[in-house]
Amino acid sequence: MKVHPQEIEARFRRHAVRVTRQRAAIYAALTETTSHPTAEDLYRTVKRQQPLMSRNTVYYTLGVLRQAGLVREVNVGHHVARFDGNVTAHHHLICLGCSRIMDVMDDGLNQLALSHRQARGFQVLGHRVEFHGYCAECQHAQENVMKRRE
Amino acid sequence: MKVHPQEIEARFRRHAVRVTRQRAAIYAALTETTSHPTAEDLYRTVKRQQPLMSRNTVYYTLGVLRQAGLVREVNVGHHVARFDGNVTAHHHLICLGCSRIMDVMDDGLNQLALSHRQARGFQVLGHRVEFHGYCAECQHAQENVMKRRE
DNA sequence: TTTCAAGTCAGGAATGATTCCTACATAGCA
DNA sequence: TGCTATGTAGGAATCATTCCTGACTTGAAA
Ligand SMILES: [Mn+2]
Ligand SMILES: [Mn+2]
Ligand SMILES: [Zn+2]
Ligand SMILES: [Zn+2]
Repeated sequence: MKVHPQEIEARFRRHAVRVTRQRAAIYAALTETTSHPTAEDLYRTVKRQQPLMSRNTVYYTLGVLRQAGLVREVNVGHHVARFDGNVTAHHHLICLGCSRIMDVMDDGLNQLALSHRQARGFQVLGHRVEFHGYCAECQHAQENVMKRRE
Repeated sequence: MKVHPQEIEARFRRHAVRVTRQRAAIYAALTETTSHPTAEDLYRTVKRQQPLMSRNTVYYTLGVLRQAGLVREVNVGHHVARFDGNVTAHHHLICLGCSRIMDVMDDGLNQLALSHRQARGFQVLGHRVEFHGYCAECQHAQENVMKRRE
């Protein structure tokens, strides 16, 4: 969802994040998409407007924004990190075919909790639910493969 | 949980996995522990008995066993992959302090499902729940840090 | 408005988990 | 027992991420 420049600046100041052109661009790019991009994706996107942008700045900024609670990191497997500008409570559907990540908003999932016994002294601060499977497009692709084999 | 050599061999054959000394050792090490070790952990453990063991074999074998459904991969963050020899339905508590991974057995969690509407054409094959927080030991460590600061 | 220190940036080198490559060895089958 | 697909060892390569360093900004104070 598109966030206005002055709103970006306001959020940064509210979270004690210094305002710079680079950070605003990275955060804007991340909040404008629902695709949960990688650092590299963001680097390429932002580099169009700011050709001097370095990968380092993208990684560093994502780290700063994550610590400030303005950005979340979503992990698919152990490989490339994916980022999410939506920090409201939600979970994800992850496609095993194309690695697409889709949002799931569900209060029931947000409220999952463990019994005291199950937690065994563990102090639970949050949780994450991932559903794995195949998105509509990957299912169709799969069907086509099947048909070709017949 | 300790699995006998002939049982390991039986499982491998049942899953059409070729039986080799290396694979048996890797699988034995993984099923004997509840610590969700990394590939490197397993490499070091197994290398004691089989000094020629290579990292490549560990990674390759874990891949084979994973595809066969004998081993699961658990991800903490996007960094090092952790492995689990317990392939029955269960979920995890993950310590943000020491990266310890503890099992959570809970039928309720195993049966989570999405409504048709929420799934939006996505074919869900499975899901994973992670609880994040601090284990008992890391909580104590934290308290000690606090006390030292007083 | 000027000044300054803390914080940030760019670019490149370093790191480290994982994957790739290749020649040799072995499991499983006839 | 011999054949062949597959697995193994060891080392090189890859690639996302982190580290390093010196130059540049930002934000706040004088
Ligand atoms: Mn999301
Ligand atoms: Mn487990
Ligand atoms: Zn897909
Ligand atoms: Zn801990």
